[in-house]
Amino acid sequence: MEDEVDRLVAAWRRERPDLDVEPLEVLSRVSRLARHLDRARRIAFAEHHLEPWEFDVLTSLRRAGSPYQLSPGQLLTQTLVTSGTMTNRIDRLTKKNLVERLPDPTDRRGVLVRLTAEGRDKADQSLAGLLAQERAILGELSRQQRGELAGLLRQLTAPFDNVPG
Amino acid sequence: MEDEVDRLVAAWRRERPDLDVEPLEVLSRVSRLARHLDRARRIAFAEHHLEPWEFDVLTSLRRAGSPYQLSPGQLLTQTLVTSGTMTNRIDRLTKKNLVERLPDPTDRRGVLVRLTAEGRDKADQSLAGLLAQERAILGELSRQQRGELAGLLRQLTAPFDNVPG
DNA sequence: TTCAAGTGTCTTGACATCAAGATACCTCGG
DNA sequence: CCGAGGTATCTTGATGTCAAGACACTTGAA
Repeated sequence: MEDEVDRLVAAWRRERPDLDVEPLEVLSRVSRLARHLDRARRIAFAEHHLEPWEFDVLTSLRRAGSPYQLSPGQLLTQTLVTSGTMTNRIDRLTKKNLVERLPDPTDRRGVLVRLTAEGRDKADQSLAGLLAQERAILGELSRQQRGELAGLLRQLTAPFDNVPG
Repeated sequence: MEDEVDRLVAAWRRERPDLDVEPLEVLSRVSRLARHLDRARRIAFAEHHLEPWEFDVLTSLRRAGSPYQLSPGQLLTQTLVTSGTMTNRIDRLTKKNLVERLPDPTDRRGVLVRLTAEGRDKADQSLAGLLAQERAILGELSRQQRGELAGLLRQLTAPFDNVPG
């Protein structure tokens, strides 16, 4: 089955036969698929009155384990947003009583963000929904193919996740 | 090499051993890698005073081939943004003299967006830069692995690219 | 021919994000 | 103990995106 990237690559080979556009076969698909996933997540979460960005923060805290708290800095590395964005997210989640801010007892510069009981419930409910949706999307692939895909993707993400940048 | 998704999955298996979180091995990596790629592209394009969204529009028109014009609707399916966003993008690119708007001779509702000579140059220059960066990122993988990865990703993107949605 | 439904683009208003920089605090060598 | 450099978080201002709906035009069935 052809996809939009096949058409895109064919167009470049016609227009710029001097260039080797093979990298696009992988990375354009990654970018486009991520956008499709964002859309699908937004629609699915809307049933729970939850935005994707809320899900990202709440589940990061949820999987930290009891007492469900992380510093804003730790949340940054998990969600890949800037610090200003995270400050804003925490503000809004606090207003909705899904998280609360506590002073870090070991560092007076620091803050700890903790899930409320309500926030924990939202995280648990929405995770199940997300997994159901993702299973449907991955239905195209066999178990073995999913494993191969995960392994290949890990080789690309690991360098980003393991350097200062 | 371990990545952030390995840690994320391990955390869920500890916190929610009742759930099968295997789908995250693939799709969380796709989302996170896309965010890393966005960041890297933004930095790389900044040298050419170009924003990623500008690149997306200009190159869509460039690879359409002479006379380098598409309707806003066609640009939507290529860039996966909403129509309001595309109107705004075309406005800004027009102000910078990179594209121009023409009436569609066959449909009075319609518009054609055409690349200017300057826009075409920008597209050609920045594409070469993007490919160089992407080749560096993909350096982790052998030629065969890149082929496998592209094929597996195509199976996931094709359903999105070939339905009305 | 006519008009109801469909289509393509644009407008509006709310909002999330980012980059850059400010502020307060910590750390560690001397 | 001091101070310089590093770190954690927040503030600010600009900007890009989205959802929803308005508007003009096209299409096709009667």
